[in-house]
Amino acid sequence: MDKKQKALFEARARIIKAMAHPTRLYIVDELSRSERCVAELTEMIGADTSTVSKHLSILKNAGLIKDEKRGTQVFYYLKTPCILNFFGCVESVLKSTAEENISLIESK
Amino acid sequence: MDKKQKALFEARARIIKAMAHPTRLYIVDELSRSERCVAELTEMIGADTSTVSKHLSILKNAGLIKDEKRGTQVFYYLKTPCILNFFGCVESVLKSTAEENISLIESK
DNA sequence: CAGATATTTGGCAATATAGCCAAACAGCCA
DNA sequence: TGGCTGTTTGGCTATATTGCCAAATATCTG
Repeated sequence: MDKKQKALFEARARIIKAMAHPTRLYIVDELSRSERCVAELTEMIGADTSTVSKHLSILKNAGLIKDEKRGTQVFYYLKTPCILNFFGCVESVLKSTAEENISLIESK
Repeated sequence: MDKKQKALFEARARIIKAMAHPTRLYIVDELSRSERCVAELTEMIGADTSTVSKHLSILKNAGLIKDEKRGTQVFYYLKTPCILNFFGCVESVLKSTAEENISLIESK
């Protein structure tokens, strides 16, 4: 693996890593329905505001979401809706694993 | 966010987390072309065999790849090729971020 | 069985991540 | 300006991840 190729995989991993957390997945999912301000997300998630704010900045730095300030509030929204394609596949992995577990139990 | 919903996002995050590493992305990419044994991947990646083996077991536990033993070798292959859909979107995030950076520079 | 090859596991040190609290900061309004 | 609301940042501790080495395990072959 040469240097250039390595850099590409590192760049890709940074983006995926940004989504590799339940709270951040939740945020992405929620923003796919509509934009939200920090306070709204904090309420839904049930963590400290500062924690949610940090998760948002991770998603933002990865280039997945954008923000817009309106008065004292900051609204966040999805930048690249294609992210949602991730979910379909993740779901099918979950499903296939679950099915295997079931057949393991049944054939016992 | 209720308990059930939380568990679902945690399950999804576990799968995404398994891919959130450059070496593991490389492995998935490589296995999308053909199955490979540990020694082959180790050679391509240029890390310790034990390191590669651990990465493989992370992918396997997440349900993304499967293995098959043949003699002393263990061959790994993709279990859910739809994972590759991830890459398309990751690429478009990378591209859009890059374009923004360029326009930032140009409008300076 | 002994030796060789391929892979996994245990253990450890370095580094990264998560979440909370407290404090700083920003914009609004009286 | 001073206080209020909403958000971000700094700092800390607890926990998780990474990657190497050494050792264990498995399979094949003479």
